[in-house]
Amino acid sequence: MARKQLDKVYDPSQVEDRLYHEWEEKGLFKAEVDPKKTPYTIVIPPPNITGQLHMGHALDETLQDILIRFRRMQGFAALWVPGTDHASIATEAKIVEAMRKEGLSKEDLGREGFLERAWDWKKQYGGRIVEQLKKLGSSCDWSRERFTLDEGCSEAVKEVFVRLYEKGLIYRGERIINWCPKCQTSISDAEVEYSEQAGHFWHLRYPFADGSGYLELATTRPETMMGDTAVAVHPDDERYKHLIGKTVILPLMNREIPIVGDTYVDMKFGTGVVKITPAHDPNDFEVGLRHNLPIINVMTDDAKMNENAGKYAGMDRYEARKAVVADLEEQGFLVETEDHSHNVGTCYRCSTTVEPRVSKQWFVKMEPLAKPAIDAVKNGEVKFVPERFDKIYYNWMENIKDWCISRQLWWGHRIPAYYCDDCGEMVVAKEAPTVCPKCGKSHFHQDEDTLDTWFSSALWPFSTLGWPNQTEDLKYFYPTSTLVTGYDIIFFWVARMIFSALEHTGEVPFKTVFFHGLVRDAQGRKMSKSLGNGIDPLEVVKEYGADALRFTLVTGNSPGNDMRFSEEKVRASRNFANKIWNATRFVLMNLSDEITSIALPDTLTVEDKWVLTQYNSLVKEVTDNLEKFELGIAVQKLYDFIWDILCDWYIELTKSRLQAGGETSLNAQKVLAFVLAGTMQMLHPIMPFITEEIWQALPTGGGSIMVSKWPEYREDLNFGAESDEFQKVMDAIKGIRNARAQMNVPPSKKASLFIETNSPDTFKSGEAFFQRLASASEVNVSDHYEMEGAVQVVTDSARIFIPMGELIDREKELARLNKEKAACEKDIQMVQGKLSNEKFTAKAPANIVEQERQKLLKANERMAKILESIAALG
RNA sequence: GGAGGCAUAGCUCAGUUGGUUAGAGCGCUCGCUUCACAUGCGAGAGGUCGUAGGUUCGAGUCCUACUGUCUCUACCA
Repeated sequence: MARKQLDKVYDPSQVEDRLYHEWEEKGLFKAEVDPKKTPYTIVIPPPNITGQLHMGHALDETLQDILIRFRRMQGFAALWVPGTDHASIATEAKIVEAMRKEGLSKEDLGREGFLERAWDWKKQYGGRIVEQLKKLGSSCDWSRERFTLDEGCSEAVKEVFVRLYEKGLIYRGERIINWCPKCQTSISDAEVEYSEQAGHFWHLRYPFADGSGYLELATTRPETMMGDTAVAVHPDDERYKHLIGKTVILPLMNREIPIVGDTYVDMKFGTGVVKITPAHDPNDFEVGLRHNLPIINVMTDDAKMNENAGKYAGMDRYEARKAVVADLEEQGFLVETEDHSHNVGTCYRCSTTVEPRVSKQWFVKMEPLAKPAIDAVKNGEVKFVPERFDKIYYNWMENIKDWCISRQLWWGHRIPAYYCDDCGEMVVAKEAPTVCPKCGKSHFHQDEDTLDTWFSSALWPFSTLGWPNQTEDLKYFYPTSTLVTGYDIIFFWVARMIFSALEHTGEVPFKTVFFHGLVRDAQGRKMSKSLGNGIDPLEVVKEYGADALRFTLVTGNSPGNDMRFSEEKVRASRNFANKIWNATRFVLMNLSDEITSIALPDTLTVEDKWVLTQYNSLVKEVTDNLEKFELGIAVQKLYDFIWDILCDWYIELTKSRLQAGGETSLNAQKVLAFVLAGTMQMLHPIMPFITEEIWQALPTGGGSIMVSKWPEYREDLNFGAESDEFQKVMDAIKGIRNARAQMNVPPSKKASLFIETNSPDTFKSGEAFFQRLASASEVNVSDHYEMEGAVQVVTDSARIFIPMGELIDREKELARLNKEKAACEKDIQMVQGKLSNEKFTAKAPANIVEQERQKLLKANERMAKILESIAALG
């Protein structure tokens, strides 16, 4: 049979889509519940349906695919559950925006109409991101694809809500929450992003009601003063404590408000007096609760002043700020205006400044849930990689506040709470009740709010596997093995999955969380739409191939660290793919039809043993590294082995044997095929396409590399001593090349070699290598040569004479040898220094001391040869 | 205010439990169209591993302080 002819340059576009379809058709992504196997499960961090695949996804998916493919080849029942997130606030914002362009509002369509439109949107765009994932080579089990708003996930959400409510862990109440005036919904604390903004500090006078003077205080938000219901001072503050209980007149509003004493006030800051606006500041709200202060909301949903704001009603909050300041100044209440920069909370979706306000919302009581979730990480049931994220997690969980889960949105899981139209009684249940338990009537309306999108994401590891039903999948694949995600969503998502899983399934959701960093641009900036510095992974795939992109994303990457992405790096990866391709071409064009399977020959040459020893330790190390999530290190080792050891050395070494033909050639072919096939298997998780293409071109039996058996370390392939012996030949070749390069001798100019050595057999057997790799015309080996006027190359095990006649410049040669002598002297000094240190010989481990002794021995031998060579120069 | 990361070659970064003379890619210099590959081959230059101490026979690696830098987090009105 004729071997497949490969093109000179690897073209991923000819390969990738074809192979992906082939894998899909053969059902290779599909995981089966198999009691004979150990499950290995990853659930995808579901991308938003509105989303476009960006570099962050590409990194995330690549890492997951590497782990899944690796474990699949190791024989695990490897399941990667894919899916998407409905992303309530982000999606709704996009749809509303699209509608606005058509002159439509949500209210125009009504809830039903809006949802219809939203589902259309999902149909149109939800599939897009899935197609993009496929371009990367993601080996997800698409038959198990899920969506956070699908029937099963919705079932899980309702079940969880009702359970938590019945346990008293979900409650509804008037609390101060973060309100986004643009998205027109509450958002959780985690969804607020703080940014430093320049503002002002307005110093104001609030006069005492009895006319005996005034209190001076400062505020950054004068427009909220219409909602002031007190002024607070520290109860221990000598300046003010006698005033507690008196009242002041709220300027502009002419309302009498009390002076209260509260330890929240920092005596050292400002004047030590704080105006209290319980409806619009989280701290003031707390103070208000402690002192039973009235709560006066002065703003509307879209952050305009409301009727409680008197003459400012109808103004936008910033407009009102100006007007209030102007009035205060005019009426003499403004003492001074100071520049002040402060942290302003903004909405993580639309960056609008959020408005803290009091409103009736649903909350999850966090303390009882947080505790077991902290313990699970502390006792190692959930392991973070790298470990440092433990601290960040503890810090958040230990200071966690109740989670506001209701959103004033339509796109999402509607809260399963029903109110009796007649008596107002509330019933929380998975299905709408038919009869009111209080009044017996039967008309209900459901709560208008939906749930925070993260409420459903928190259930993702088990809701996707069928929970609350005890499905076969759930029993077999849960808890999942590894969660791969960016450290930026540790609070939003990772923490919430942990406490949700523990509460509802009694188990951790995953055993390990493998965190990666952000992908930044070449200058180290965050890739963002507004900067326009984002690189589209799909463009990269198109131009360089998915393998090159994947390789780029893992190479030199270490867990939890940000990385820079540049096209330059992709080009290097593409070159690597091409290198592999050409190594394969070389093997295939030399591979005889007689070889029909991958198997080592019965007799191995010394260079075979050398390469197999290297290969064998590569197997061990790469496996170890992958198991420890050291993907960057594993990739580096594969790269070095393939490029340096396999291509630059071993392939070159086989050339003379391949030309010799017969048994000699066949044996070399077998070793080449064996090493190449094994290396492709180990590289497959990282570069799935090219490795599959190569695998199928090799006599591997016709199956897919995806489901081939991962290489294992073999004691019988460890030829330590013989491998070391071959190293002597390599050292000599390098030394000769070095000397020739220094003299600018082109490879075309061949020269005789006279090798003086105590290992004559080793060097004699390397004759062909010296000819091919060190430009030797003939090779002579002996235990002694007397020769003048020759270039002399000294290695640990040999002294090589190269008679080059007129090319030799005695002075230069002398300088070169003296330089080597100096370097060798330095070595000897250093090693001797160590060995003469009694503390070292006494305390260092025996093998280290022995190592140093060997080093000294070699260096001394080497020195003797160098001295002889210098003497020979005359 | 609290916490954490990072600091290694001109640039971007690796460096696993402390153990040879600290590595790679890109860039640079010299030579090479050698029958897999110029997306290549051979050779080379380039580093007091941020600073100062400490632990250790031995520190890029562990500890302390400092400097620079980035990030997260927090209620300073």
